[in-house]
Amino acid sequence: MNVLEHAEIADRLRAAGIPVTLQRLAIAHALFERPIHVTAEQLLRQVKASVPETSRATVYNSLKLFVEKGLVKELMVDPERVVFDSNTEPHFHLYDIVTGDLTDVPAEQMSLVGLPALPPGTKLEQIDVIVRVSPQR
Amino acid sequence: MNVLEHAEIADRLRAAGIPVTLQRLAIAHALFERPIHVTAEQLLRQVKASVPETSRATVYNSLKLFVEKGLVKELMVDPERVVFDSNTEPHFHLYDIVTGDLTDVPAEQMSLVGLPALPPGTKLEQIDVIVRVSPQR
DNA sequence: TTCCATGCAAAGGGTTTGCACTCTC
DNA sequence: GAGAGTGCAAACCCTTTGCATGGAA
Repeated sequence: MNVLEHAEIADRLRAAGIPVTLQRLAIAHALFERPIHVTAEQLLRQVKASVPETSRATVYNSLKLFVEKGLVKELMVDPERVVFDSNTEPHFHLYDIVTGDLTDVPAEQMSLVGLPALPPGTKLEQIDVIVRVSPQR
Repeated sequence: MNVLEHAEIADRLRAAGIPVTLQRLAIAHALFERPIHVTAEQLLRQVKASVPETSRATVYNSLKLFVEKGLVKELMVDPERVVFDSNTEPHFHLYDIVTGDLTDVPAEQMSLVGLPALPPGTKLEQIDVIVRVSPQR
């Protein structure tokens, strides 16, 4: 990763009100270089490759922080583990329940019409749409 | 629960190809008396009240079996635990991420338009739509 | 110096597994 | 008697927590 990207990503963290540290920068870089779907464990491995002084706890702490600040979204597609999505634009997902493949659904292929009456005193946080498929036979 | 209900529920299990046992009957009764959203732990407590000789393992085994046979659906609304839905008709959910309240969205309030191109060699299993809300402030 | 971030290892909690026992056919 | 279903407790795995260390303001 080059200096320019570092600066952009650092700014993105600061803009979200997140103090920049070496580990957060490495985690953010892995997440934001391009839109990805990753588990915490995958991210830990990936980040450790460039910044070995990164612990599991820090990855979880940072992810939690990023989610709170709206930089990434949690996807609950698999009961075994949470997947983090670095694309925070509204979009739908296609998930293969056997292979674990997770991809985005092109916006023009599916849309949601209407919004349910929200319970009094609540506000909308997010709408998840997951199309689950499995290999045929 | 009365004899008639027992018979109906037993038939429902047999129709799904599930050999009937005392525990499965009690679990099925708790699930199918009316449409509900429950966790495995809640179900265990509930079933034990009527059939104390029921173990956690049996509840999990039975739920897994029921899911395979299409009698209940797994909902991944919360990373902490899986919620089982005894209403297998297609419908959407409204989930309060703070209180944990989980309700159905009336069909007339929201609908999904279009279906994405499925990856070659895969078949549609299920489409989950979860509207997440939180208490205001 | 004060506070926050981090590393490490242990704890936590939902779910699964191993194994012996029971029941059914 | 063979196979399936069950109970019990331990094992598992992802995630969180406690605590001491280190770094920044």
